[in-house]
Amino acid sequence: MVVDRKTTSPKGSYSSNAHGRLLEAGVDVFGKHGFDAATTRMIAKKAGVNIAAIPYYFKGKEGLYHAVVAYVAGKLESQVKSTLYEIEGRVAEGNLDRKEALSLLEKLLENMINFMVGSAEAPRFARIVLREQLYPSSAYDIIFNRIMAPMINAISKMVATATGTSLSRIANLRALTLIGQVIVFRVARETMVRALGLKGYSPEETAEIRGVILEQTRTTIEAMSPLNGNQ
Amino acid sequence: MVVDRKTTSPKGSYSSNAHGRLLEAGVDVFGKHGFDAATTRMIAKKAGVNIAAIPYYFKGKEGLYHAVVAYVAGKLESQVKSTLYEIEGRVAEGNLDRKEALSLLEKLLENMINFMVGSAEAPRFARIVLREQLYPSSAYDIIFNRIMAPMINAISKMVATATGTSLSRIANLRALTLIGQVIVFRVARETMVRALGLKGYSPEETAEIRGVILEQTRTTIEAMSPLNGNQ
DNA sequence: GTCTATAGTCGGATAGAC
DNA sequence: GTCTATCCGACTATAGAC
Repeated sequence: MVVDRKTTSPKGSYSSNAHGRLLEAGVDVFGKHGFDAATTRMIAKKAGVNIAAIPYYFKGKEGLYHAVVAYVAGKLESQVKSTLYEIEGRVAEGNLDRKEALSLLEKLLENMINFMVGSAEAPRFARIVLREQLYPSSAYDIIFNRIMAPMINAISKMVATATGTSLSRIANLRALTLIGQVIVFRVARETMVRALGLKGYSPEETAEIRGVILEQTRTTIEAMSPLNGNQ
Repeated sequence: MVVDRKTTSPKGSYSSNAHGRLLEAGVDVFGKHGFDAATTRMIAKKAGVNIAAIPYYFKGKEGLYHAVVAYVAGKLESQVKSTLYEIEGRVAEGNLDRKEALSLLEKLLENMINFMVGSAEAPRFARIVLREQLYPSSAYDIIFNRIMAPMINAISKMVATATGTSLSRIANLRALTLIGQVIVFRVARETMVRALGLKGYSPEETAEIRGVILEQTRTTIEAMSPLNGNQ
Protein backbone atom coordinates (compact mmCIF):
# COMPACT_ATOMS: atom_id res chain seq x y z
CA MET A 1 0.00 0.00 0.00
CA VAL A 2 1.29 3.34 -1.04
CA VAL A 3 1.01 6.04 1.55
CA ASP A 4 0.56 9.57 0.48
CA ARG A 5 2.83 11.45 2.77
CA LYS A 6 2.34 15.09 2.42
CA THR A 7 0.60 16.72 -0.46
CA THR A 8 -2.64 18.10 0.90
CA SER A 9 -3.53 16.22 4.03
CA PRO A 10 -1.22 15.75 6.95
CA LYS A 11 -3.81 13.44 8.52
CA GLY A 12 -3.80 10.71 5.94
CA SER A 13 -0.13 10.05 6.24
CA TYR A 14 1.68 8.31 8.98
CA SER A 15 4.41 6.04 7.91
CA SER A 16 7.00 8.62 7.03
CA ASN A 17 9.85 8.25 9.39
CA ALA A 18 10.34 11.96 9.84
CA HIS A 19 6.64 12.39 10.55
CA GLY A 20 6.58 9.85 13.37
CA ARG A 21 9.88 10.98 14.81
CA LEU A 22 8.63 14.55 15.01
CA LEU A 23 5.54 13.41 16.91
CA GLU A 24 7.61 11.52 19.45
CA ALA A 25 10.08 14.38 19.87
CA GLY A 26 7.17 16.80 20.07
CA VAL A 27 5.70 14.94 23.05
CA ASP A 28 8.94 15.43 24.95
CA VAL A 29 9.80 18.95 23.93
CA PHE A 30 6.31 20.45 24.11
CA GLY A 31 5.84 18.57 27.39
CA LYS A 32 9.00 19.98 28.85
CA HIS A 33 8.77 23.56 27.67
CA GLY A 34 5.18 24.19 26.64
CA PHE A 35 4.05 25.35 23.22
CA ASP A 36 5.51 28.85 23.22
CA ALA A 37 8.83 28.05 24.78
CA ALA A 38 9.44 24.91 22.79
CA THR A 39 11.38 25.69 19.64
CA THR A 40 11.13 23.93 16.34
CA ARG A 41 14.89 23.73 16.40
CA MET A 42 14.87 21.67 19.59
CA ILE A 43 12.19 19.36 18.25
CA ALA A 44 13.88 18.86 14.92
CA LYS A 45 17.19 18.19 16.59
CA LYS A 46 15.69 15.66 19.00
CA ALA A 47 13.85 13.96 16.14
CA GLY A 48 17.01 13.93 14.05
CA VAL A 49 15.32 15.63 11.12
CA ASN A 50 15.70 18.93 9.41
CA ILE A 51 13.79 21.94 10.76
CA ALA A 52 12.14 22.45 7.42
CA ALA A 53 10.39 19.10 7.84
CA ILE A 54 8.02 20.70 10.38
CA PRO A 55 6.34 23.16 8.06
CA TYR A 56 6.58 20.51 5.36
CA TYR A 57 4.68 17.77 7.24
CA PHE A 58 2.58 19.71 9.69
CA LYS A 59 2.12 23.15 8.16
CA GLY A 60 4.14 24.73 10.94
CA LYS A 61 4.70 24.59 14.64
CA GLU A 62 1.05 24.85 15.58
CA GLY A 63 0.05 22.03 13.27
CA LEU A 64 2.70 19.83 14.86
CA TYR A 65 1.38 20.67 18.31
CA HIS A 66 -2.16 19.69 17.43
CA ALA A 67 -0.91 16.44 15.94
CA VAL A 68 1.09 15.76 19.11
CA VAL A 69 -1.96 16.34 21.32
CA ALA A 70 -4.04 13.98 19.20
CA TYR A 71 -1.25 11.42 19.36
CA VAL A 72 -1.12 11.67 23.14
CA ALA A 73 -4.90 11.48 23.45
CA GLY A 74 -4.83 8.28 21.42
CA LYS A 75 -2.16 6.78 23.65
CA LEU A 76 -4.08 7.54 26.82
CA GLU A 77 -7.35 6.37 25.34
CA SER A 78 -5.81 3.02 24.53
CA GLN A 79 -4.98 2.48 28.21
CA VAL A 80 -8.62 2.45 29.30
CA LYS A 81 -10.51 1.77 26.10
CA SER A 82 -11.34 -1.86 26.75
CA THR A 83 -12.59 -1.23 30.28
CA LEU A 84 -14.64 1.73 29.10
CA TYR A 85 -16.22 -0.46 26.41
CA GLU A 86 -16.97 -3.11 28.98
CA ILE A 87 -18.67 -0.58 31.23
CA GLU A 88 -20.62 0.87 28.35
CA GLY A 89 -21.76 -2.57 27.34
CA ARG A 90 -22.87 -3.56 30.81
CA VAL A 91 -24.71 -0.29 31.29
CA ALA A 92 -26.50 -0.82 27.97
CA GLU A 93 -27.54 -4.30 29.03
CA GLY A 94 -29.12 -2.65 32.04
CA ASN A 95 -28.73 -5.32 34.70
CA LEU A 96 -25.70 -3.96 36.49
CA ASP A 97 -25.81 -4.50 40.24
CA ARG A 98 -23.88 -2.68 42.92
CA LYS A 99 -21.28 -5.29 43.35
CA GLU A 100 -20.41 -5.47 39.69
CA ALA A 101 -20.39 -1.68 39.40
CA LEU A 102 -17.88 -1.49 42.22
CA SER A 103 -15.80 -4.14 40.56
CA LEU A 104 -15.83 -2.29 37.23
CA LEU A 105 -14.98 0.95 39.00
CA GLU A 106 -12.01 -0.71 40.65
CA LYS A 107 -10.90 -2.13 37.33
CA LEU A 108 -10.98 1.31 35.73
CA LEU A 109 -9.07 2.88 38.60
CA GLU A 110 -6.52 0.10 38.38
CA ASN A 111 -6.06 0.83 34.69
CA MET A 112 -5.44 4.46 35.56
CA ILE A 113 -3.07 3.74 38.42
CA ASN A 114 -1.07 1.18 36.52
CA PHE A 115 -0.50 3.62 33.74
CA MET A 116 -0.30 6.95 35.57
CA VAL A 117 1.84 5.72 38.43
CA GLY A 118 3.38 2.48 37.24
CA SER A 119 4.32 3.19 33.66
CA ALA A 120 7.66 4.64 32.69
CA GLU A 121 6.27 6.54 29.74
CA ALA A 122 3.28 8.06 31.52
CA PRO A 123 5.11 11.24 32.56
CA ARG A 124 5.81 12.13 28.94
CA PHE A 125 2.20 11.89 27.94
CA ALA A 126 0.82 13.28 31.18
CA ARG A 127 2.82 16.48 30.84
CA ILE A 128 1.03 17.38 27.62
CA VAL A 129 -2.35 16.83 29.24
CA LEU A 130 -1.43 18.72 32.39
CA ARG A 131 -0.26 21.70 30.41
CA GLU A 132 -3.58 21.77 28.64
CA GLN A 133 -5.34 21.59 31.99
CA LEU A 134 -3.26 24.47 33.24
CA TYR A 135 -4.06 26.67 30.33
CA PRO A 136 -6.29 25.06 27.71
CA SER A 137 -5.58 25.82 24.08
CA SER A 138 -7.71 25.01 21.09
CA ALA A 139 -6.26 21.50 21.28
CA TYR A 140 -7.99 20.87 24.58
CA ASP A 141 -11.16 19.73 22.83
CA ILE A 142 -9.31 16.67 21.62
CA ILE A 143 -8.28 15.74 25.16
CA PHE A 144 -11.63 16.48 26.68
CA ASN A 145 -13.62 14.52 24.15
CA ARG A 146 -11.34 11.51 23.92
CA ILE A 147 -10.23 11.13 27.53
CA MET A 148 -11.76 13.34 30.14
CA ALA A 149 -15.44 13.16 29.30
CA PRO A 150 -15.54 9.36 28.81
CA MET A 151 -13.62 8.77 32.04
CA ILE A 152 -15.71 11.09 34.19
CA ASN A 153 -18.84 9.72 32.65
CA ALA A 154 -17.95 6.11 33.28
CA ILE A 155 -16.69 6.70 36.82
CA SER A 156 -19.73 8.78 37.75
CA LYS A 157 -22.07 6.06 36.50
CA MET A 158 -20.23 3.37 38.39
CA VAL A 159 -20.18 5.46 41.56
CA ALA A 160 -23.90 6.12 41.28
CA THR A 161 -24.71 2.48 40.61
CA ALA A 162 -22.36 1.14 43.25
CA THR A 163 -23.83 3.45 45.90
CA GLY A 164 -27.36 2.73 44.74
CA THR A 165 -28.08 6.39 44.10
CA SER A 166 -29.10 8.24 40.99
CA LEU A 167 -26.60 9.91 38.70
CA SER A 168 -26.35 13.28 40.38
CA ARG A 169 -24.01 16.20 40.77
CA ILE A 170 -22.78 14.51 43.93
CA ALA A 171 -21.87 11.38 42.00
CA ASN A 172 -19.91 13.57 39.60
CA LEU A 173 -18.04 15.24 42.43
CA ARG A 174 -17.23 11.89 43.99
CA ALA A 175 -15.94 10.68 40.65
CA LEU A 176 -13.63 13.66 40.49
CA THR A 177 -12.26 13.06 43.95
CA LEU A 178 -11.45 9.50 42.89
CA ILE A 179 -9.64 10.79 39.83
CA GLY A 180 -7.86 13.31 42.03
CA GLN A 181 -6.52 10.58 44.27
CA VAL A 182 -4.87 8.96 41.28
CA ILE A 183 -3.54 11.97 39.46
CA VAL A 184 -2.01 13.56 42.52
CA PHE A 185 0.66 10.90 42.30
CA ARG A 186 1.42 12.02 38.77
CA VAL A 187 1.05 15.78 39.22
CA ALA A 188 2.93 16.00 42.48
CA ARG A 189 5.54 13.42 41.68
CA GLU A 190 8.43 15.68 42.56
CA THR A 191 6.83 16.51 45.89
CA MET A 192 6.15 12.83 46.57
CA VAL A 193 9.70 11.95 45.80
CA ARG A 194 11.05 14.55 48.18
CA ALA A 195 8.51 14.02 50.92
CA LEU A 196 8.69 10.24 50.94
CA GLY A 197 12.32 9.93 50.00
CA LEU A 198 11.57 7.84 46.93
CA LYS A 199 13.51 7.83 43.70
CA GLY A 200 10.50 7.20 41.50
CA TYR A 201 7.70 4.70 41.70
CA SER A 202 8.94 1.14 41.99
CA PRO A 203 6.52 -1.74 41.34
CA GLU A 204 6.22 -2.22 45.10
CA GLU A 205 5.39 1.43 45.68
CA THR A 206 2.90 1.37 42.84
CA ALA A 207 1.25 -1.60 44.50
CA GLU A 208 1.13 0.25 47.82
CA ILE A 209 -0.49 3.24 46.16
CA ARG A 210 -2.97 1.01 44.36
CA GLY A 211 -3.79 -0.66 47.66
CA VAL A 212 -4.45 2.61 49.45
CA ILE A 213 -6.61 4.08 46.69
CA LEU A 214 -8.68 0.96 46.10
CA GLU A 215 -9.20 0.40 49.80
CA GLN A 216 -10.38 3.97 50.25
CA THR A 217 -12.63 3.64 47.24
CA ARG A 218 -14.31 0.52 48.60
CA THR A 219 -14.87 1.89 52.07
CA THR A 220 -16.13 5.20 50.74
CA ILE A 221 -18.56 3.57 48.32
CA GLU A 222 -19.79 1.31 51.08
CA ALA A 223 -20.30 4.16 53.50
CA MET A 224 -22.15 6.22 50.90
CA SER A 225 -24.67 3.53 50.06
CA PRO A 226 -28.02 4.43 51.62
CA LEU A 227 -29.08 0.81 52.13
CA ASN A 228 -26.46 -1.70 52.94
CA GLY A 229 -28.15 -4.71 51.40
CA ASN A 230 -27.09 -5.82 47.95
CA GLN A 231 -29.11 -3.94 45.32
CA MET B 1 6.78 63.40 43.35
CA VAL B 2 4.58 61.23 41.22
CA VAL B 3 4.87 62.00 37.57
CA ASP B 4 1.82 61.34 35.48
CA ARG B 5 2.97 59.09 32.73
CA LYS B 6 1.81 58.45 29.22
CA THR B 7 -0.73 55.89 30.43
CA THR B 8 0.06 52.50 29.18
CA SER B 9 -0.83 51.95 32.80
CA PRO B 10 -4.36 50.60 33.32
CA LYS B 11 -4.75 51.55 36.94
CA GLY B 12 -4.32 55.17 37.77
CA SER B 13 -0.53 54.82 37.68
CA TYR B 14 1.16 54.88 41.00
CA SER B 15 4.65 55.12 39.77
CA SER B 16 6.15 54.74 43.21
CA ASN B 17 5.56 51.01 43.44
CA ALA B 18 7.18 49.43 40.42
CA HIS B 19 8.60 46.62 42.51
CA GLY B 20 5.25 45.42 43.82
CA ARG B 21 3.52 45.90 40.51
CA LEU B 22 6.10 43.73 38.80
CA LEU B 23 5.55 40.96 41.34
CA GLU B 24 1.80 41.00 40.78
CA ALA B 25 2.14 41.10 37.03
CA GLY B 26 4.77 38.35 37.22
CA VAL B 27 2.33 36.02 38.99
CA ASP B 28 -0.07 36.35 36.08
CA VAL B 29 2.34 36.31 33.19
CA PHE B 30 4.69 33.60 34.45
CA GLY B 31 1.60 31.64 35.48
CA LYS B 32 0.05 31.90 32.07
CA HIS B 33 3.11 31.32 29.91
CA GLY B 34 5.77 29.74 32.07
CA PHE B 35 9.24 31.12 32.67
CA ASP B 36 10.70 30.71 29.20
CA ALA B 37 7.69 31.81 27.22
CA ALA B 38 6.84 34.75 29.44
CA THR B 39 8.55 37.87 28.17
CA THR B 40 9.76 40.77 30.19
CA ARG B 41 7.87 42.98 27.75
CA MET B 42 4.54 41.39 28.67
CA ILE B 43 5.27 41.67 32.37
CA ALA B 44 6.42 45.26 32.19
CA LYS B 45 3.42 46.22 30.10
CA LYS B 46 0.98 44.52 32.46
CA ALA B 47 2.67 46.14 35.45
CA GLY B 48 2.63 49.50 33.72
CA VAL B 49 6.35 50.00 34.21
CA ASN B 50 9.30 50.25 31.89
CA ILE B 51 11.08 47.06 30.85
CA ALA B 52 14.33 48.37 32.22
CA ALA B 53 12.79 48.29 35.70
CA ILE B 54 13.15 44.50 35.72
CA PRO B 55 16.91 44.31 35.59
CA TYR B 56 17.00 47.38 37.80
CA TYR B 57 14.92 45.91 40.68
CA PHE B 58 15.42 42.20 40.27
CA LYS B 59 18.71 41.79 38.44
CA GLY B 60 16.96 40.36 35.40
CA LYS B 61 14.15 38.03 34.40
CA GLU B 62 15.34 35.12 36.51
CA GLY B 63 15.60 37.22 39.64
CA LEU B 64 12.06 38.43 39.10
CA TYR B 65 10.86 34.84 38.72
CA HIS B 66 12.43 33.77 41.99
CA ALA B 67 10.91 36.76 43.73
CA VAL B 68 7.52 35.88 42.26
CA VAL B 69 7.75 32.29 43.49
CA ALA B 70 8.67 33.45 46.98
CA TYR B 71 5.79 35.92 46.88
CA VAL B 72 3.36 33.15 45.90
CA ALA B 73 4.72 30.79 48.54
CA GLY B 74 4.13 33.46 51.15
CA LYS B 75 0.56 33.98 50.00
CA LEU B 76 -0.25 30.28 50.15
CA GLU B 77 1.50 29.85 53.46
CA SER B 78 -0.64 32.57 54.97
CA GLN B 79 -3.80 30.61 54.12
CA VAL B 80 -2.91 27.69 56.37
CA LYS B 81 -0.36 29.11 58.73
CA SER B 82 -2.58 29.49 61.77
CA THR B 83 -3.98 25.97 61.49
CA LEU B 84 -0.52 24.53 60.97
CA TYR B 85 0.67 26.32 64.12
CA GLU B 86 -2.29 25.02 66.02
CA ILE B 87 -1.52 21.46 64.92
CA GLU B 88 2.14 21.85 65.75
CA GLY B 89 1.27 23.15 69.17
CA ARG B 90 -1.15 20.35 69.95
CA VAL B 91 1.30 17.72 68.76
CA ALA B 92 3.99 19.24 70.97
CA GLU B 93 1.68 19.11 73.97
CA GLY B 94 1.35 15.42 73.27
CA ASN B 95 -2.19 14.72 74.41
CA LEU B 96 -3.94 14.74 71.06
CA ASP B 97 -6.71 12.18 70.81
CA ARG B 98 -8.28 10.72 67.68
CA LYS B 99 -11.28 12.92 67.73
CA GLU B 100 -9.32 16.12 67.98
CA ALA B 101 -6.87 14.94 65.32
CA LEU B 102 -9.77 14.34 62.95
CA SER B 103 -11.15 17.74 63.77
CA LEU B 104 -7.81 19.44 63.11
CA LEU B 105 -7.45 17.49 59.87
CA GLU B 106 -10.86 18.67 58.77
CA LYS B 107 -9.98 22.23 59.66
CA LEU B 108 -6.83 22.08 57.57
CA LEU B 109 -8.67 20.57 54.61
CA GLU B 110 -11.31 23.25 54.93
CA ASN B 111 -8.60 25.92 54.79
CA MET B 112 -7.30 24.32 51.61
CA ILE B 113 -10.71 23.93 49.99
CA ASN B 114 -11.83 27.42 50.84
CA PHE B 115 -8.78 28.87 49.23
CA MET B 116 -8.10 26.45 46.37
CA VAL B 117 -11.71 26.11 45.28
CA GLY B 118 -13.52 29.05 46.77
CA SER B 119 -11.13 31.92 46.31
CA ALA B 120 -11.10 34.04 43.20
CA GLU B 121 -7.37 34.65 43.32
CA ALA B 122 -6.34 31.05 43.92
CA PRO B 123 -5.95 30.19 40.22
CA ARG B 124 -3.31 32.88 39.77
CA PHE B 125 -1.17 31.57 42.59
CA ALA B 126 -1.89 27.91 41.90
CA ARG B 127 -0.63 28.16 38.35
CA ILE B 128 2.84 29.11 39.51
CA VAL B 129 2.93 26.15 41.89
CA LEU B 130 1.56 23.72 39.32
CA ARG B 131 4.15 24.74 36.79
CA GLU B 132 6.85 24.06 39.32
CA GLN B 133 5.29 20.66 39.98
CA LEU B 134 5.26 19.93 36.28
CA TYR B 135 8.85 20.77 35.79
CA PRO B 136 10.62 21.93 38.93
CA SER B 137 13.19 24.68 38.62
CA SER B 138 15.65 25.88 41.20
CA ALA B 139 12.77 27.88 42.69
CA TYR B 140 10.98 24.71 43.69
CA ASP B 141 12.87 24.52 46.96
CA ILE B 142 11.02 27.60 48.13
CA ILE B 143 7.65 26.01 47.43
CA PHE B 144 8.57 22.66 48.86
CA ASN B 145 9.96 24.02 52.09
CA ARG B 146 7.32 26.63 52.73
CA ILE B 147 4.17 24.83 51.59
CA MET B 148 4.44 21.24 50.54
CA ALA B 149 6.52 19.73 53.31
CA PRO B 150 4.63 21.42 56.18
CA MET B 151 1.26 20.44 54.69
CA ILE B 152 2.14 16.81 54.01
CA ASN B 153 3.73 16.57 57.40
CA ALA B 154 0.77 17.95 59.26
CA ILE B 155 -1.80 15.95 57.31
CA SER B 156 0.15 12.72 57.69
CA LYS B 157 0.43 13.20 61.44
CA MET B 158 -3.27 13.95 61.77
CA VAL B 159 -4.17 10.92 59.64
CA ALA B 160 -1.94 8.68 61.70
CA THR B 161 -3.28 10.01 64.98
CA ALA B 162 -6.90 9.98 63.86
CA THR B 163 -6.65 6.38 62.69
CA GLY B 164 -4.73 5.38 65.79
CA THR B 165 -1.80 4.08 63.77
CA SER B 166 1.84 5.03 63.73
CA LEU B 167 3.26 7.57 61.31
CA SER B 168 4.04 5.25 58.40
CA ARG B 169 4.47 5.30 54.67
CA ILE B 170 0.80 4.36 54.44
CA ALA B 171 -0.19 7.43 56.45
CA ASN B 172 1.85 9.53 54.03
CA LEU B 173 0.12 7.98 51.04
CA ARG B 174 -3.27 8.57 52.60
CA ALA B 175 -2.33 12.18 53.24
CA LEU B 176 -1.48 12.58 49.58
CA THR B 177 -4.76 11.12 48.43
CA LEU B 178 -6.53 13.65 50.63
CA ILE B 179 -4.52 16.45 49.08
CA GLY B 180 -5.29 15.01 45.66
CA GLN B 181 -9.01 15.20 46.30
CA VAL B 182 -8.70 18.91 46.92
CA ILE B 183 -6.29 19.90 44.22
CA VAL B 184 -8.08 18.04 41.47
CA PHE B 185 -10.70 20.76 41.63
CA ARG B 186 -8.01 23.32 40.99
CA VAL B 187 -5.90 21.41 38.46
CA ALA B 188 -8.79 20.12 36.42
CA ARG B 189 -10.94 23.17 36.68
CA GLU B 190 -11.49 23.46 32.96
CA THR B 191 -12.50 19.81 32.81
CA MET B 192 -14.84 20.24 35.77
CA VAL B 193 -16.43 23.23 34.19
CA ARG B 194 -17.09 21.40 30.97
CA ALA B 195 -18.11 18.11 32.51
CA LEU B 196 -20.45 19.56 35.11
CA GLY B 197 -21.64 22.48 33.07
CA LEU B 198 -20.48 25.02 35.63
CA LYS B 199 -19.20 28.49 34.96
CA GLY B 200 -16.76 28.53 37.84
CA TYR B 201 -17.13 27.61 41.46
CA SER B 202 -19.98 29.45 43.14
CA PRO B 203 -20.16 29.54 46.94
CA GLU B 204 -22.84 26.83 46.77
CA GLU B 205 -20.70 24.58 44.62
CA THR B 206 -17.72 25.17 46.85
CA ALA B 207 -19.87 24.09 49.77
CA GLU B 208 -20.93 20.95 47.90
CA ILE B 209 -17.33 20.10 47.16
CA ARG B 210 -16.35 20.73 50.76
CA GLY B 211 -19.19 18.48 51.89
CA VAL B 212 -18.14 15.62 49.64
CA ILE B 213 -14.46 15.80 50.55
CA LEU B 214 -15.01 16.13 54.30
CA GLU B 215 -17.58 13.36 54.33
CA GLN B 216 -15.23 11.04 52.48
CA THR B 217 -12.42 11.98 54.80
CA ARG B 218 -14.43 11.15 57.90
CA THR B 219 -15.69 7.81 56.63
CA THR B 220 -12.27 6.83 55.36
CA ILE B 221 -10.54 7.73 58.61
CA GLU B 222 -13.17 5.83 60.55
CA ALA B 223 -12.89 2.75 58.38
CA MET B 224 -9.11 2.77 58.64
CA SER B 225 -9.02 2.86 62.40
CA PRO B 226 -8.01 -0.56 63.73
CA LEU B 227 -10.08 -0.23 66.92
CA ASN B 228 -13.33 1.56 66.78
CA GLY B 229 -13.50 2.76 70.34
CA ASN B 230 -12.50 6.32 71.00
CA GLN B 231 -8.86 6.13 72.00
C1' DG C 1 14.23 56.04 39.30
C1' DT C 2 12.59 56.02 34.86
C1' DC C 3 13.16 56.63 30.23
C1' DT C 4 14.86 55.81 24.95
C1' DA C 5 17.81 53.63 21.92
C1' DT C 6 20.27 49.93 20.59
C1' DA C 7 23.35 45.91 20.77
C1' DG C 8 23.41 41.05 20.25
C1' DT C 9 20.93 36.73 20.07
C1' DC C 10 17.59 33.53 18.61
C1' DG C 11 12.96 32.42 17.02
C1' DG C 12 9.75 30.43 12.78
C1' DA C 13 9.21 30.15 8.11
C1' DT C 14 10.55 30.08 3.24
C1' DA C 15 13.14 29.64 -1.25
C1' DG C 16 15.41 26.94 -4.07
C1' DA C 17 19.32 23.53 -4.92
C1' DC C 18 19.78 18.64 -5.18
C1' DG D 1 11.88 14.62 0.67
C1' DT D 2 15.69 16.70 2.59
C1' DC D 3 19.04 20.07 2.72
C1' DT D 4 21.43 25.10 3.21
C1' DA D 5 20.96 29.82 3.31
C1' DT D 6 18.49 33.60 4.65
C1' DC D 7 14.79 36.95 5.94
C1' DC D 8 12.60 39.25 9.48
C1' DG D 9 10.63 39.76 13.75
C1' DA D 10 11.01 39.46 18.84
C1' DC D 11 13.70 38.62 22.74
C1' DT D 12 16.88 40.22 27.11
C1' DA D 13 19.88 43.33 28.72
C1' DT D 14 22.66 47.52 28.84
C1' DA D 15 24.21 52.36 28.22
C1' DG D 16 23.42 56.72 29.10
C1' DA D 17 20.19 60.94 28.95
C1' DC D 18 17.18 63.24 32.11
